[in-house]
Order: sequence, then structure tokens, then C-alpha cells
Amino acid sequence: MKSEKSREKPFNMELFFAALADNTRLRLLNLMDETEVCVCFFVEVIGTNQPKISRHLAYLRKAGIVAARRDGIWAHYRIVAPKNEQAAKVLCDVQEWLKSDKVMQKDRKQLANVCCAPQLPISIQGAPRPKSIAI
Amino acid sequence: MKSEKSREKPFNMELFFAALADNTRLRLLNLMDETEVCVCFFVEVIGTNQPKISRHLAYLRKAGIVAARRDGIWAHYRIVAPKNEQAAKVLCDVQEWLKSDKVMQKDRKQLANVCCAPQLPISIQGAPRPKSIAI
DNA sequence: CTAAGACATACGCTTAAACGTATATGTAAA
DNA sequence: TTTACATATACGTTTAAGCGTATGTCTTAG
Repeated sequence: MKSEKSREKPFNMELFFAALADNTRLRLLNLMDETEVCVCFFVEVIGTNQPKISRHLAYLRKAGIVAARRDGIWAHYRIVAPKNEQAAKVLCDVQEWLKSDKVMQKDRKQLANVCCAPQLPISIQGAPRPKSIAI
Repeated sequence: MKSEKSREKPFNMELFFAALADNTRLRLLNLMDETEVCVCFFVEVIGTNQPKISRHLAYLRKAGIVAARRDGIWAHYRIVAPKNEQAAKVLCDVQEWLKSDKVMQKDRKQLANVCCAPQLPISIQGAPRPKSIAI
């Protein structure tokens, strides 16, 4: 998790759209639509191995779409507005788009189910639940 | 140039964004922002070989972003609104975005120069000029 | 019917994306 | 200071994107 120092390169449009051109990354964005989410929940909901999630999150970070916050051993990711104003607008549209998508809604529901359950899955016992859950 | 029969698959978001994640394709979209454009002009302005242009246009077609019209030996491409409403909105934003980009503005200017010149380049003598030129 | 021109596609190659597995890093508890 | 755990990155492989060149298709001119 590097600091990603913000040098003033002209905004990379190709990278931005490439970041959106992957279903796993779209699912990740969908899950953090309204709140920051701990990595372990992504792993749980997407249902894949942890390095895969980590790599896709890194991709989104490099594209300037998400930011990470460390809290002890846990890492929380959230959507941030891209430096470029036009990109920010597109990203907002994409978030709305995801909300209207049936499959994405399912993911949200599953996140809510996992997080709101009285007992978290054994694999992520004690994980910090998202503040607000987007259903 | 196949007919691209429109079966009712759920709109492919990945394909849509992948179509936008390439500089050549963005340049093509930029050039046909306000008008349909003949392939030969793309070749001229982008300054590359014709098959490359043709392939990228085919990609945009498959993604449902552009449509082609045959007129004798000439092929004209234009931007069309994607079936998906949300995609259409994003595409509009992208068109605005391209308009605000310095490099893209240069391309537009060059297209205007080529098309409005009293004499077209030898390579595309007699090509059908775009109806309106986007500067 | 033949030739030429505009465009599309096939082919082979090179490069990069995405993956699973293994390992490194950093933190917190024991 | 070990140990355990969450997360990040390295590594090697597989798959797909993009490219230039060659060729196919379709249309018009002769």
C-alpha cells in the first residue's frame, strides 16, 4: 500500500476506463458505494481469494478511484472523487448505474447480510463492520 | 461489417468500458462527436494504417457505441446512444470530456483542416466530407 | 468481365492483464 | 520476541488485446 504521491500528470483517461472495465472491480465499487468497507468483507462477499481482491483494489487506487485507510491490521477502502472533474462525473453515473443493476443489488444484499448477522463468519470474526450498510 | 443482430443480452458493462479504455478509440469517438465521418478521414487524421482504424471501429460497434452506414464504397461511422440508458448517460459525459481535452481539440482541428481544405489529400481524393465539422 | 479502390477481416507476433499460489510486510496479542 | 493474522506484493503461467502485414469482400469505373 504505497502513498501514491500525486504528481501533476495529465489525467489518464485510458487507465480510468480500464479500471471500470472489469467485473470484479465494478463489484468492489458497488460494495463501497455508501461507506468504506474492510477488505475482509470484500473477500467474503465476492467469494474469491484475498490476493485477487487486493490486486483489484490496488488497480482502483492507481486509477485514482478509491483510497485506503489503515486501522491496525485492517484496511478500509472507500470511493474518492477522481482529480479530474469529468472523471468524477462519470464515476457518479457509474455508481448510479451499479445501483440499478440486479446482480449488483444482490451483492449489496449479501454484504448487508454478512455485516448485520449477529455472528460474523468464522473467517472474519472480529472484523470492523461498515458504518452504514448499503442495501 | 456484420449486421450485429440485437439479441436481448443484458448490457455488457465490461465491454462498454473496455471500448473506452483505449486512446485510439477515444480519438475516434472525439472525431465523430457531432457528425458521421468517413473511415478514410479517420485514417488521415489519426495517421495510422487503415486496418487498425477498421478494427477499432469494429470494437466500438460491438460495444454498441457507434453504427456504420455504407454509401457505395465509402463507410460512414457515427455515435449512437447505447441500448442501456445509464451507458448512454456516461457516453454523453465522455463526449463532453473529450471536448474539453486539449489533445482531442487538436484532432478536431486537424479534421476540420483536412475536410475544409479546397483540395483533399491525394490519398482520399473524392471522399465524402462530413456534413458538419466539429471544431 | 476486369481492374481498382475502400474497407473488413485473417494471421502471426508481441505485450500486458488476470489468475492462483507462494511469500513478504506490518500489526497486535501472548 | 515469538506467534498469529490481515493485507500486500512477487512469481510464473495462461489468456486476451493490440499491432503490422497480407488477403478477402464488395462496389464502381472502364
